[in-house]
Amino acid sequence: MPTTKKRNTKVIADASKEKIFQTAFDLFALNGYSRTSVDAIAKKAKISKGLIYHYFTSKEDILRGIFLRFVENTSLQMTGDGSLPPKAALKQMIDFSISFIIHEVKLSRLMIALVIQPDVIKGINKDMSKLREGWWGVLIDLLKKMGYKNPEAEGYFLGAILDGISLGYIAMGKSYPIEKVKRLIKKKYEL
Amino acid sequence: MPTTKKRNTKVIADASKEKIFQTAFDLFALNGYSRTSVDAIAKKAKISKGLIYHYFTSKEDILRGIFLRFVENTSLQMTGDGSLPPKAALKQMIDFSISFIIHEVKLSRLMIALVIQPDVIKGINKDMSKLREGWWGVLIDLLKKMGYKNPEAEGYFLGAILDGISLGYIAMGKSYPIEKVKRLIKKKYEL
Amino acid sequence: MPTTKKRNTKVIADASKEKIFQTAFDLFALNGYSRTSVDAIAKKAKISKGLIYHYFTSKEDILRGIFLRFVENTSLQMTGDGSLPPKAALKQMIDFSISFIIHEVKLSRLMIALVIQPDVIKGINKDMSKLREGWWGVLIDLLKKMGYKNPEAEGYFLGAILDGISLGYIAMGKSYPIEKVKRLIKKKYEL
Amino acid sequence: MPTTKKRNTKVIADASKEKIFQTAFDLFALNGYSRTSVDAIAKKAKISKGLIYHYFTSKEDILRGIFLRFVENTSLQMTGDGSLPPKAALKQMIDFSISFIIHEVKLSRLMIALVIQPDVIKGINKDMSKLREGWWGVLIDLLKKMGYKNPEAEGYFLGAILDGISLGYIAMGKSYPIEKVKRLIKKKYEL
DNA sequence: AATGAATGAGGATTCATTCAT
DNA sequence: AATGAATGAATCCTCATTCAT
Repeated sequence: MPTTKKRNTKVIADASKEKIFQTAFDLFALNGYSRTSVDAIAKKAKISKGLIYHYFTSKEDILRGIFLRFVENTSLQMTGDGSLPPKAALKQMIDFSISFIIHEVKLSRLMIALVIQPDVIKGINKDMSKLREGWWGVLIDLLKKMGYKNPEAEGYFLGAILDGISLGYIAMGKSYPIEKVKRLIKKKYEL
Repeated sequence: MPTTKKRNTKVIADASKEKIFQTAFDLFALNGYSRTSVDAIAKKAKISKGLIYHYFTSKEDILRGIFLRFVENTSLQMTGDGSLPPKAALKQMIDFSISFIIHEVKLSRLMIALVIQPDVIKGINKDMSKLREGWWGVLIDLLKKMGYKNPEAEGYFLGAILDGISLGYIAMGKSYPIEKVKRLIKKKYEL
Repeated sequence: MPTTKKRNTKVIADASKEKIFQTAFDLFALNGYSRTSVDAIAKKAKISKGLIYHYFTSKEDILRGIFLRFVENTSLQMTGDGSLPPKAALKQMIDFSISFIIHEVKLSRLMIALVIQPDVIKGINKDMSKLREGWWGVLIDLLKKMGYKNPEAEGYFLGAILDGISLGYIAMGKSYPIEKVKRLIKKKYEL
Repeated sequence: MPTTKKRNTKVIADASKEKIFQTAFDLFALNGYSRTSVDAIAKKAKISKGLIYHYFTSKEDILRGIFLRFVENTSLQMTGDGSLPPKAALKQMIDFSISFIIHEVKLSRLMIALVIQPDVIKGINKDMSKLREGWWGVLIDLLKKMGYKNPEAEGYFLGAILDGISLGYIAMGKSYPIEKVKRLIKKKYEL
C-alpha cells in the first residue's frame, strides 16, 4: 500500500512541520522575530535544530511561511467573497478587523513589526505591501459603491483608523476604549 | 579657576556625550535599535567604545536618553502652551503631527517600534505610555472644549487616525496620499 | 527466473550506484571534496540520501571508489601495455599526460588536492602514493632502457615537470603556454 | 608620555595579533585552511574567539594576512635585488626554492592548496597569481639575459620543475630524491 | 575623560550520518 | 532497494559589556 505509506509519512512530516510552524509563530508573536532564536524554536518544539533546516531554508523562511498562512487564513474573512452588498461588506470588514485587533494582539504586533522593518525581512515586504494595498483597494471599492465622493482618500482614512486602533490596542491593552471608538466608526459610516 | 576648569571639562564631556546621542539617534532611527551595535555607534561617532560606557550604563540607557530628549523636544510643539483657542490648538496639533509624519519618517518608525516592543526596553515603556496618553489627554480636552459629545472616544479616534497615517506613510512612503487624507481630517473637524 | 530477477536487480542497483559515482565525481571535481555535501550528491543524482549510505559506508568511501576507478581507467593508457619500444612508450606517456592536463583540469585538481591532503582521506593515501610511484617507476624504467645514465633522477625530474605543468595549467588555464613547454620537453627527450 | 603608552599598547596588541597569526599559520599549514576552525585557533592561542574577530574581519582575512606576510618575507630572497649577474641570480633562485621546498613543507602545501582552490579564498587568488607570474617573469628575464632562445617557455619549464618537485616532496617526504633532481637542474642550466 | 583589548555567551546555518518504514 | 525524517555536533561570526591603563 504505497499510497497509505506515503500518506502516513506525509502526515508525520506535516506533524513536525506543523509543530515548527506553531512554535515559531507563538515565539515570533510573543517576543518578536529577531529576538526569537532558531534554537529556542527547536527547544520549545522539542525537535532538533537540524530538522528546522530540513523543512525551511532559513529562519526568515519560517516567517515567510507563517505570513503566507496568515494571508490565506484572513483574506477571505477580511474582504469577503464579494457576495454581500457594499454596506454589509464594509460592516463585515470593520467587524472582522476590530475582532482581529482584540483577539490577535500578538499577531497584530508581529504584522506591524514586519511593516515597519523594511529590510530585515526582505522576502515578505513585497507581499505585505500587496496585502495591505489589496485590503485598502477593497475598502476603496466599497466606499465608491456606497457613493462616497472621494473614495480613495476615504479608504486610506478608514484604513488608517483601523491601523491606528490596532497600535493603540497593542500599546494600552484593555484600557483602550476600543468599543467606544468602534461605535464612532460605525456612526461615521452609518452602519 | 577651578570653576572654569570644571565648566570646561563639563563642556568637553558634554560634547562627547552629545556626539554619542546624535550618532546613536541617527543609527537607531536608520537601522533600528537592535540592529545597531554599540560598536557601530562608537565608530561613527569616532570615539571609543569604552567612552560610551562611561556616559551610559548600557545600550538601552542610550535609547532611554534619546527618547526622553525626544519627549522634551516635541511635547511643547505638539500640544502647544495652552494659549491658543481650542480650534486653533487642534489645528496646530494635527498640522504638527502630519508634518512630523512626513519629515521624520525614521524617527516615527523608531517610536512605533518602541510602542510595539513592550519588554525590550522596559524603562521606556512607562514613559512612552505616559507620553501617548498625555497627547491624547490634550486631544480629548480640546475636543471637549469644542463641544464634542463624546470627547474621549473622539480623542482616541483622532489619535488612531494620526497613528494609522504614520504607519501607512512608513509603509508606502510618498505613494501614500497623505495630503488627501489630511484634507479629510480637516473637513471632519471643520478646521 | 530467480537468476534473471537477481541480475535485473543487480543491474538496477548498479544503475543507482553508478549514478552516485558519476554525480559525486562531477561534484568533487567541480567543487572539491569537502565543499561537496552528501545532500548535494543525492539531489543532483535524484536519489535519496539514504541510498547513498546503502552503497557506501561514508562520504570518504565514495571518494575512495572514485579514485580506484580513476586508477583503473588511466593506468593502462598512461603506462601502456609494455608492447611499445621505450621511446614510443615515453612519447605516449608524455602525450597522454599533457592531454590529460589539458582536458581533465578539474580531475587533475582533485587528484592534486588528494596528494597534498595526507590525512583527510586516509584510505586513499597509500594507493595514491603507489600510483604515483608506479608511474614514475615506469618512467624510470623507460629512461633506463633509453640509456640515460641516471634514470632515477631523470624519472623524478620528468615526473616533476609534468606535475608542475599540471599545477601551472590549473592556476592559469589557457594563458599557460602549455604547447611551448611541451615542445621543450619533447626536444629535451629527443622525441 | 603618550608616546610610550601608545607604543606599549601597540606592542601588547601586536603580541596578541602575532599570537593569532602564528597559531593560525601553524594550524593552516598543518591541517589545511578549511579543516582549521576559528575555535581551534582561539583555543590553541589561548585567547577568546572574539579577540580574533577584533583583529581580523574573518577567517579568510587571517589567511590573507598570513599570505601577504609570506609574500613579503620570501619575495626578496626568492628573486634577489637585481644586483647579481643573471647566472648567479638564477642559481640563487633555484637554491632558495629547493631549500624552501625542503624546509617549509607545510607552508608549501598550504600555498599549493591555495593555488588549486580558485573560489574558496577569493581575495587571495589574484595576489597568488600575481606572485607566481611575478616569479616566473623574473625567471624568464634571467633566462633571456643568459641567452636562451625561447626564454618564456624555458621559464615556465623551470617553474614547472620547481613546482613539481615541491609536489613530489610533499607527497613523498624524505624518500623523494630531491638532491639528485637538484643536481640535474643545475647540470641542465650549467650552474 | 578616554582608549581599545579582551571576553564569552549566543546566533544562524551546515552536514555527515542514522534509522524507521 | 529506497526514502527522507531526524539528529547533534561543529562552524563562522556578532555583540554587549568589562577592565587595565
